Amino acid sequence: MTNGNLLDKAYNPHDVEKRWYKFWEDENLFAAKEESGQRSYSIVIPPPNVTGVLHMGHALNNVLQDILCRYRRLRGDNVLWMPGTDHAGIATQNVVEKKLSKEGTDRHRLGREKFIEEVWTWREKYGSAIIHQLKRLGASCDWNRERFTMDEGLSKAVRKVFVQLYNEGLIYQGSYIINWCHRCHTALADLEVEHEEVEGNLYHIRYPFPSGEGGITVATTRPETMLGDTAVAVNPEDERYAALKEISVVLPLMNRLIPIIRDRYVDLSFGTGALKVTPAHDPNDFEIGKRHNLPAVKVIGDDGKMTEEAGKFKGLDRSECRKALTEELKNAGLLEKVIPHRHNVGHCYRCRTMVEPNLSKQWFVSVKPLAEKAAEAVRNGKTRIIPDMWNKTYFDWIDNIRDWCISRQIWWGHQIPAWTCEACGKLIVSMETPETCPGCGAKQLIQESDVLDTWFSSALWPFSTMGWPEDTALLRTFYPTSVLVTGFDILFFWVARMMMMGIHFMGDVPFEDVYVHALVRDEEGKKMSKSTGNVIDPLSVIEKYGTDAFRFTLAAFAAQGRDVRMSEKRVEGYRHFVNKLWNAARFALMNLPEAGPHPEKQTDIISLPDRWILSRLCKVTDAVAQGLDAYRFNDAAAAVYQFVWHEFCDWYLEAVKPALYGKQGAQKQAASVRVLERVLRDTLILLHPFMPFITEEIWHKLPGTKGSVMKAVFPSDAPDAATVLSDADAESEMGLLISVITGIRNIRGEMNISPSLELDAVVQSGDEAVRKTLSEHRDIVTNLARIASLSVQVPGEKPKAAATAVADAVTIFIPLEGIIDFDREIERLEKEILKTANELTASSKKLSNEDFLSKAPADVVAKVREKQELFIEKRQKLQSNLDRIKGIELK
RNA sequence: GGGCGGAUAGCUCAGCCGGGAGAGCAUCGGCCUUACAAGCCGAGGGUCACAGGUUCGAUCCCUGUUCCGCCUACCA
Repeated sequence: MTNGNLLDKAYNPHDVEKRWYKFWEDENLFAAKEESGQRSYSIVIPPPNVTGVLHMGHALNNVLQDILCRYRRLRGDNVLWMPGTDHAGIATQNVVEKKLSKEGTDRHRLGREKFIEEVWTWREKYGSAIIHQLKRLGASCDWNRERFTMDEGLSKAVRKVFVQLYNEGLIYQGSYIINWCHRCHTALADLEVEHEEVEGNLYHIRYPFPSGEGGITVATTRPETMLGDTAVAVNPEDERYAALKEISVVLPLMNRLIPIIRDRYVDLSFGTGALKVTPAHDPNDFEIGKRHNLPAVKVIGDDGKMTEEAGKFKGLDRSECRKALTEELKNAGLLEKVIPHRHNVGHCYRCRTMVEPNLSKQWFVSVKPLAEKAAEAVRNGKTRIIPDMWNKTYFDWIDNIRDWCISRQIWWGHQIPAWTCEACGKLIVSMETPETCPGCGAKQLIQESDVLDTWFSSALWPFSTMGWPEDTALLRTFYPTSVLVTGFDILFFWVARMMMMGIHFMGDVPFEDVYVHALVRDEEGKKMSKSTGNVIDPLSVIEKYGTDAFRFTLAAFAAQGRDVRMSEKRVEGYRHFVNKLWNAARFALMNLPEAGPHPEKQTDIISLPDRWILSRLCKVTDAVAQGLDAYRFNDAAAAVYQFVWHEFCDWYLEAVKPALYGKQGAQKQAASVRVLERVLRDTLILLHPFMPFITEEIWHKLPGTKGSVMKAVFPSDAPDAATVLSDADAESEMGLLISVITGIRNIRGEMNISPSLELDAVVQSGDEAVRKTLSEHRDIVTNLARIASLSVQVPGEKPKAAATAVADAVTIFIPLEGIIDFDREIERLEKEILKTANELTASSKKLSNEDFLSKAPADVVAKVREKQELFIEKRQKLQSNLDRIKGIELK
């Protein structure tokens, strides 16, 4: 009769996870259809670095995407989740260079071509590590479509975009101040510089007048740059310098005459009001220099050492130079003072080295025209950013955007498709490698050695991965993508740039929604970092607690706009939930016929708990759908958690046991078997997006199911969904039983009565419907409250020496002749009365307030009135019970 | 400098359109009730950061303050 498919006593995730992941891949269940009659749903993965190993941020990011993808599949969508990695130019080059250095060589000795080969070899070996790790999370990406930003197709897209933007005048080359990292030996975009406050000094240096008498004192945090000064600037409104007759000063140590200029940029209130101008080493000075036609003298070289122009300081490292130079100034009596000064200094986001603003010839994208459209698309709702507080951040940045430096002086990346003719100097930008110079026909063409910023190729990700620039079926089916799921840390780096490129090249936004999730922090709210030593490795968590528990934890804590604080303890809690589900299934399987439930029969009598749980299932299904549709993962997770544990397990399974055991006849048993199976089956579907492994495992054990749970239909869309109906009567009747049972349990608990002691209970109610419900479901109450008998009465004579409780319109009596502890019962009732009285004062206060009565909406007033009456009645009953107990005790 | 977010039970956090303060964990008491001790039953615990304001009514809306966290910025 019962099912032979019994489960182990505890859930063991390890082999289950491996088995089902392989099954899904073998069955091709993650595959998107290029064309289908279904609704399309697509997500492109934020490509992790090839050098990356999975951290908590990836885990959260990908689990949320997987939840969405699995959910949409259950809703019947044709889902594409496009996976891949990016080539992480600087980071990868650094890693491989480190490896070479260990081997006693370096990239220059290898040469460019050999070095690139080395990187590819490295990638073959280690580059897929993170992909395997994503699989451990259960990620249901369409792996057959995995992409890499350096793939041929994607590289072609990069070249096409570069050439087109160049031809449109949106890419230009020029000498500007850029951020230079001496360690990575490359230019960086403004975004790639991280500002950090450091303790520095403000050096006050006097620049004498040519006459030798007097001078102007300037203040600087980087004294070594003075060697490249080409002017001193003061504000034209500055009265201190208004009467100044001198037109130049002598640059100390260099003995060069430099002009005194007047520029509104200079801040009157800072330092001495005089600014040294170094156009080659400061972005503002560069601008001032342009305005005043000043020469730019580069004194710090790309290698971090002082150049020829630095005179006798040539060849010194910049920090050595600072030391030597300030020493000399001091000796010359020109260093007036040095005061400590906190200020922000830029650091390379890849290697933390201090970056140097440096004049350099680079390639730039003129982003303003692109950015305007990207801003507009969010303003007019074409793309929604969720939660919307990020809109402001997005606009702040994109509305104030500056040109994007896209060239990098490294080798690993997309080499810029530009060539210079050695003969005539002509610049050729072209998709294909040119054979001859179109200008002079010469064959000596030299390709630009710089490569493009990695983000330049990532910006094309939503369409380059789908085959662009070809017109592919994939693009037609899945572009624009449905949602981008990402952390806010790359909102500018990546999201904004994808918006710009998508709109420009596809004529449409790259995604309808952008869901910005939080950062994962440690349990104290600190950012996880290797140096702090507070990182939790997601894989070790999975190893210890199972993927499903881990995933559910992430979902449950992924509230919008809030960081996720991760600790193993929390995962442990949700492992208990996984196990709870497991055991509920185990129980079900013990009670379901092997062949599955019989089909519905007219003669089946569906019981109150059956109707109730179906109604609850209906509600929780809605809640999960609403939660996921609105990216409220925590709401969805909480709803299903509450349902499974506290409704299905705590109440339904307990209430339905007698029927399942056949104690109420074959008809009720058949109905309950059917409902039990149905509810468990739907629950598995609801939980599947969160906990794919255990749900698949149970699904396969459950009689009556076939194939993968991934092919199931989300309950509310299922063809037989009509049988799961919201049922207000069932909910209120069951609610009554629950409060009566809880009342009895409360008495037992508070009175410290052993559960083994068989009690009788009497309930009295003036409401006939209430009495009817209680009588009809007497067995449920006796079972769940563990009492021997339940007598349902109209209010009348009250049992003597009884403990009492009031539940809704019911007074509960537990006769405790001989064992009642009067003091304890009096204390209990007084506590209850106090609670009720407190509620009562709150509502009385409102009802005695004229303003409330006249101004509050009628339904609110009615509600308070109703509540008031209920509390009055409850208090009366409690009070009379208390009086009786006191009377009995006195005797 | 500009901006954003947070402050709710011992801890971590929910709380949507203003109308009875919730969950999980932890704590305390009682249970080996044959799906689950990774469990079951029950209980205690909060001036919703502070000060004003709007409102009949504020955890929620407005203003200010304090304390955290983050983002951004070309004051040398």
